[in-house]
Amino acid sequence: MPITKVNENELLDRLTDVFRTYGYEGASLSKISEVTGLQRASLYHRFPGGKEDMAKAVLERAGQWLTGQVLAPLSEPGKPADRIRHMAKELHSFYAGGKHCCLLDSLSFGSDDSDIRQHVQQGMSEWVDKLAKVVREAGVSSKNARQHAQDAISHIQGTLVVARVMKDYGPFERMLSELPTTLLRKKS
Amino acid sequence: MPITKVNENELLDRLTDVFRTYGYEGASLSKISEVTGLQRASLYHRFPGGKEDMAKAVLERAGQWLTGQVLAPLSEPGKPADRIRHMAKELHSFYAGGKHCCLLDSLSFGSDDSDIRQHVQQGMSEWVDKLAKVVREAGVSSKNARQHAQDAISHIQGTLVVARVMKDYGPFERMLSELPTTLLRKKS
DNA sequence: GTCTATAGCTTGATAGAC
DNA sequence: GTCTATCAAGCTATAGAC
Repeated sequence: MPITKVNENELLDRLTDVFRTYGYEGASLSKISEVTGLQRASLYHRFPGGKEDMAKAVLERAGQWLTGQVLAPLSEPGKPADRIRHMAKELHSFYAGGKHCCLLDSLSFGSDDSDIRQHVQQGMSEWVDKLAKVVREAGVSSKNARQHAQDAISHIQGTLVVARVMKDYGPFERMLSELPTTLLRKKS
Repeated sequence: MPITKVNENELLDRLTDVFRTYGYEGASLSKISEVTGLQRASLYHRFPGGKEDMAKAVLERAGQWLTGQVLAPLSEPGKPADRIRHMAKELHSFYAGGKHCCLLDSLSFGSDDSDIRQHVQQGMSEWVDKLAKVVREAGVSSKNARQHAQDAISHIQGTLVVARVMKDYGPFERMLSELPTTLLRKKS
């Protein structure tokens, strides 16, 4: 008999799935309970702050994943273009080829000053900063680097929206393959 | 004393606002009632199908707006680049400079086979088709035209996500100003 | 750590007066 | 066409046994 019915990682996997599919309001405790196989009270034992705690934990782990898996290749040795291609490959698996949508999108609706919204904003902000840093190191001017990073993240988000709505994963794939070019372009 | 407390247009304006801000699940009847100034029962008098009817009406009108105001300039006489610039101007006002997010995003969460989701998909599908048609007429190959249309709509959606999350409207503005170039590029 | 049971509120929707 | 009043079902959250 295991100490826990579902281990931490698997639990967070399933929570992530519910939140990104249904959004914060749409992710009811009934759905969460069903998907995780844990009863309401068990969920509250693990996340005393309730649904909000769950969403924050999910965001937290996604951020760590992004930093550790997706952005890590950007800091390794090698030609900038190669490193970005490596990142594109990691992004492809992170978003399951476009079939998984982004938590930064699904959790960014609702009241403007909610706690979750602030976490989402911080997450995207870090993403932009880290990406811009690498682009700058590849020789792009500071202002252009930040814009390229913003544009790349915009395009990632947009192709994921199109993928979700149209079930067409072409734009996402195309965007990834063009990332090295668009990110490292010298002139805007 | 007016026959109706709120006229059709204004009512749909406010409904649009609630749905795009909070998403479908987040747009509770309490919020809707508060924002529109109508009680639940009055809303059900106007929309017998309830919340789903409201969302469909909102989507319907947004689609008409897109066709009539945003895409119309694409069919007028003039150089293709000029027509696209005109469209960009209309898009700018349609999305309030990036401050309004897109219903196709906010209403595309939740169960995969919901009625609303199908309406959303149809809306985006029409948008892609109409945009691709004009790009094709401007001399871009059929396959490239469709890809450019998809990419443009992806980038619109993405910059709107970034705008919502970061409250940074730069990427949206930049994307609009680059639309003529990106849409009419001959090679992908 | 997980469960059953339940409190208390909010939800979407309806009935019927004016 | 709008309202007040109400319903059953859903929601988040908690208490307490094992």
